[in-house]
Amino acid sequence: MDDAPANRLIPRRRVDPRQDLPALELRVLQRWRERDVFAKSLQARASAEPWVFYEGPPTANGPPGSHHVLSRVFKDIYPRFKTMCGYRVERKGGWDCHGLPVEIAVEQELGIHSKAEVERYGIKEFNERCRASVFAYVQEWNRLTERIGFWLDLDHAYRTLDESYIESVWWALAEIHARGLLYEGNKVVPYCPRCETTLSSHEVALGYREIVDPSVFLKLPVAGRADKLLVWTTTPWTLPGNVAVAVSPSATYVTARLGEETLVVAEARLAPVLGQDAEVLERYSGEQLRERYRAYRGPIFPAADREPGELPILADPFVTTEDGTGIVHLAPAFGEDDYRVAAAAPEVPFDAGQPETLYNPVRADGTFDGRVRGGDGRSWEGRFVKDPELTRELIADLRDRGLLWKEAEYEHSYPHCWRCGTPLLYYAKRSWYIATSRLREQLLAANETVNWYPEHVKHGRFGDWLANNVDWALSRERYWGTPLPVWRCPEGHTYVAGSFADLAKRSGRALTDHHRPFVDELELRCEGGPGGGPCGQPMRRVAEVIDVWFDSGAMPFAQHHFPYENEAVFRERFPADFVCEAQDQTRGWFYSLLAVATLLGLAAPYRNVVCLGLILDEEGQKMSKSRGNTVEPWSVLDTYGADAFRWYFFTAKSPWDGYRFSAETIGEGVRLFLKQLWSTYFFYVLYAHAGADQLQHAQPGAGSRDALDRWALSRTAATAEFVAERLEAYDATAAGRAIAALVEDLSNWYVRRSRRRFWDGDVAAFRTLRTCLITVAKLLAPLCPFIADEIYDNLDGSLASVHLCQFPAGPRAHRGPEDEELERDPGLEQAMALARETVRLGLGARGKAKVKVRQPLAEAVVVAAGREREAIEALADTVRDELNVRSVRFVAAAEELGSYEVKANYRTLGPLFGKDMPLAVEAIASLDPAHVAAVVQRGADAGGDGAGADGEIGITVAGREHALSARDVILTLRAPDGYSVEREGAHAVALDLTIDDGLRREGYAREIVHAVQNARRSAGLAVEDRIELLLSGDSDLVGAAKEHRDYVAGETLAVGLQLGADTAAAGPLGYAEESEIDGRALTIQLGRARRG
RNA sequence: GGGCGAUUAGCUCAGUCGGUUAGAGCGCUUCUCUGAUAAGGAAGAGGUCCCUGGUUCGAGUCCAGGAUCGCCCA
Repeated sequence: MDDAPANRLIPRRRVDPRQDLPALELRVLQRWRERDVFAKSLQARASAEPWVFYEGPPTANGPPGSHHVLSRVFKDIYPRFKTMCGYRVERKGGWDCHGLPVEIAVEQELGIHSKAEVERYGIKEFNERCRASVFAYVQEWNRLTERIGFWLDLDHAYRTLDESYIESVWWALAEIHARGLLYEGNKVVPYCPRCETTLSSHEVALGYREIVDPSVFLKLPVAGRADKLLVWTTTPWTLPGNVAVAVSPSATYVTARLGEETLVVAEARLAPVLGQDAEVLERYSGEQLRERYRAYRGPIFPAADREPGELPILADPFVTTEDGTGIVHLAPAFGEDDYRVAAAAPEVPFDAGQPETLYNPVRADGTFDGRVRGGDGRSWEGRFVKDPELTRELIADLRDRGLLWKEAEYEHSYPHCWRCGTPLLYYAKRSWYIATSRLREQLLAANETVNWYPEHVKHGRFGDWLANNVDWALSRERYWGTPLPVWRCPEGHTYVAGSFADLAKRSGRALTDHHRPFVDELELRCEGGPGGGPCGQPMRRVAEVIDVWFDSGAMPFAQHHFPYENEAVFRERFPADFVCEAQDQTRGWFYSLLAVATLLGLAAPYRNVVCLGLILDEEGQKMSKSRGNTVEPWSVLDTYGADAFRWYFFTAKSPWDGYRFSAETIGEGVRLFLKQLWSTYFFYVLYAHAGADQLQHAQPGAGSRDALDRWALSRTAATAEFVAERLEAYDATAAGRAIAALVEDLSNWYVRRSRRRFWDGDVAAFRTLRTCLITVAKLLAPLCPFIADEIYDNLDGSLASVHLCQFPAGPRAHRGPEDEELERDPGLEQAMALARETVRLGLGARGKAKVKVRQPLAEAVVVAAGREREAIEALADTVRDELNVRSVRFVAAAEELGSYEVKANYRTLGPLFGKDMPLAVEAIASLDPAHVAAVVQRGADAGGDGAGADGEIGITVAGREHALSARDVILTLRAPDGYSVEREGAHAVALDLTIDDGLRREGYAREIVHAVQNARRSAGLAVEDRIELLLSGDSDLVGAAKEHRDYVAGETLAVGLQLGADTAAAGPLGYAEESEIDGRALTIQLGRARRG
């Protein structure tokens, strides 16, 4: 590392004006490693108040994509910010290790497709492969995590497969069991009868296909009457499982006669189902229908174990009248709604708490069992329920028994097994549940304590989900997962192991691996049920493993092996101040965290949740491997770098709205912001080195700051406050955009206006720009940690990294000596804005008149009065220089430049006049503008905000007189013809376009300087090189150069300047160039002067 | 089918409490400036603020309905 120079104004290193940012980032990464900066940032805050971040564990069995970069950079920015604000932010990494995706990857590796094959292969060997597979890409994840600048403790990452982690999960389950919230029940799930496995919703989504199913309309006789209910279904195979029918309680139903039949149907379905000829006899609501008919004759198919009798008619809002008949049949074993409604209805002999009471005539392999019979007594035992031939037989049987109204076809999308193509069945499976629905109120109350970003998730997607909470189906009939720690004896007694020690005591055997199959091999003796003595029978573990979401939801304590270790650590780090994931985690990790914490009686596990949107491609399509439209993160990192990637995610748009992602957009951000920042920084470094001789001996605090300096510092201070405030509110977007606006102002206003002072070695200018740049580096550090650190390190470097600095603003800011110069001066900020507005108008006037800025003009006339005039006057030098005029004159009365127009201020007058507003607008428009202008002027001159003019402007509206204040009217200038005037609102700038000989010659001199500068550049000279210069050619040009000799020589750094009227032959100076100014020839010859 | 979100210039996006003539960047055209910046500045072209209705003196903004897209669920 370079030694720090004696004076801090001189940067340590020279820099490249066109820095290759990815290469720079690799050097910064190396420096972080060498200086151990991440660890230092934690050590420096060892005793500070903690600010807690939880890492939602990704699965490392696939490579990370761009959407992972999105969540990981948002997981980084706020911890970095909070660290700089003085908090201790530990960031423990984590890996989600279990679950079906891992198993499927291994199945594919092994070329096997079913559970039977897994068991033939061996659970032990299978799980070994899973264990290896889950970390297949962990190196790439680690590499990417480091490369994008996500500071995360990967060396001590928690892993859900670790023994300590599993033990904590078991503890939680045992607690939940002890609270009486763990039970075994049924759930209707998408199920592949061929693979004999339940499919997750994600898997189901993979297998939708358009198919044509039979659809049948049944006519079911009601008990004790001739009327028949019309019932519609597209799954005739479920009819043997029918136990009830349901109607919509609020819809209107009718009894209608068609031919011989009296039929009951929803009124809305009357015409589509019965046609135009049906005669409506009666009309009533679904609720009334239920009371009126009460029951129908069933079962629909005879069964060996069901007596013919009556089955209930129920009512539930889930029934719609949009298709079918408005009356649906319920088979609780084959439909989730059916299950729920049947379970809730006392008329149905089914108790969800007693799984064996569910009537299910279909076996696990998708075939009917022996109970189902046709009308002629035949059995369909062993027939696959979706077999089209069987469907025909079922329908024929219904027809034979007079139960069929009609038969049709129905085209819809239906899920199939993505592995084998078999149509899925919705099928009731026994499963272990956690009774989260009993804690609904606690879940909702906990949610109220959370800040969601964006806010609508709280009572929208997440709140609704909680309000409609159903019990958590916890178990999976799989292999690679945390085993469900439940053991049972033949008497039905249950033991839930909450610790390894307790299990070892009971089994007499201590395991080193509690995964399957080892845990299944333990033999326990029953120590009895609740209240009963030991029954002594052998206990076996139930076969299931648990849902991986429970694993991740347990991370607040399981990552620390609480309660068996680290109690203090856990207590200190619960709850999290901040978690951040994509929106798909609302029902995933965000829910599992909240549910697990609530089940254990803890508070909400997080205080602030940032919920990111999805990444779409340029076309607005979701990125997916199958579409082939993913953007590989490394290509972005290698081309543009991590800062650019991060900058894009932070500032392109509100992150929760999702992204239209393309490499071009990232490139634009780099060019506009990072390159602009870099060139401003480069400018500083270049001239600090060029002027090192002067700066070397500058006293600290030397040089007097001018208005521009104070403006730059104030502008920077204002931005710092704003950025801190926005980052506190998890609004990286506004924070980043504010930094960009600041850099834009520094580059295109402060530096551009101050160039000469930098050439001259003005210490105050160097001090100012250095302070601003270092502050920008600190503000930018959480967003773009690489470039920020590089700038800080080179310009300051008093700490090992910018990431060890204090944030320069915010509630917990401790300003260092460097920051003391960041003084706010809001008046000056406003004044500068006015001056820049004046310049803008002046340049517009020049453009209109087609007079180049290099041509000096005599005078600019500025219309401004009162405070505005004072503000612009204080910065008149700047305005004069920017506009290249010799003087700036102010006029208050705009008549010289045109006339005023008076308009109403809708904002103030609208509430006052209401309906009469149009009349008021008319009255104001007809006021005498000169009078109004004079009144407003007096008010402004008096320094008031218009109040002083109260009552002096009167209008009559609808026969009533009203007195207006100055702020109730708006004066705008009306454009006159034939003047070079630029105006906007109440401002205007006019230019005197008269160019006399003196001005013309001065213009020539400036053109000559411009031409020489271009020649210097063409000759390849450095900016600080002194030259010998020879000018010859047109006599007017040479004459102008002679008249402004010192100016030309000074501007071009010419130590020797020769002027000749004749065009000399190429002299000894080495470089010659022919130029033309205003149609006149100029020959420029120059060469580098000897120094000293 | 239900819930949530989005829709503003060719593209990417701002738009504060409902207020006067709806903005920026990129791209395009013209002019201009330059001892840092393949930059900067000025002007121009480019708009059915998704549609319909409502509230209001006044709606891109608020309300209702609809369309399209995305997500989550069924």
